[in-house]
Amino acid sequence: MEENVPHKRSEFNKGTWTGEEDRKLAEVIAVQGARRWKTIANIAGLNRCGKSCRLRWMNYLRPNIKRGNITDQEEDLILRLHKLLGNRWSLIAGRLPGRTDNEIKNYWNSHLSKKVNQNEKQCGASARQGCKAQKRLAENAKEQVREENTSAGCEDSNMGFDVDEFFDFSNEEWVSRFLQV
DNA sequence: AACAACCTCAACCGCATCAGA
DNA sequence: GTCTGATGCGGTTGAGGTTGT
Repeated sequence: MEENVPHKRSEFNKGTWTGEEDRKLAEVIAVQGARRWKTIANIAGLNRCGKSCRLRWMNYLRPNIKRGNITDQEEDLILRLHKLLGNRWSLIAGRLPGRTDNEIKNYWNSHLSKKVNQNEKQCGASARQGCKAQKRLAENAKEQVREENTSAGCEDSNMGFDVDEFFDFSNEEWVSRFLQV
């Protein structure tokens, strides 16, 4: 049907990965490491773009990936983090070992967004404003930390610190307190 | 049993940022 | 300082599965 249409887009395979493709990709990454995805795709003989290979590895083939069965604790943490950070899926995923940003994003869109919408309807407009204010507050706080970090970091390396470390949610009490503000 | 409507999630796309030449 | 390719991120799509009628 489309054989005579020389679309640049049809250059690569698309769609679901086969077991064979997964195996080839994992083999090459074991040797080359998870970088230079274009090269990896070539070496593996996969007719896939580098992006596609990276995504496949990050979301499925990487070791220590947890799949399915998001626990109540994880769900609660996602809700809290989302309240705090918004749609920063990679940041949220970073706080949930073994979970990927894509999985969390999907879980949010299919499960949690509905829950949140229902809750918001119950809480009413005032609560919504509160949520927005919290989000703004968090964004401002983080931005401020970043700015301070950059400017201070230039002059005094002791002052420099990782923003992600600063926002370490492993201490849930901190998050609770922050959300109460 | 057949079909439609809905849901889930793997994968793609476009854009922004980073890093090296 | 600029260019270019690589990487990362979030939004979106669509195929396949499930549920309802």
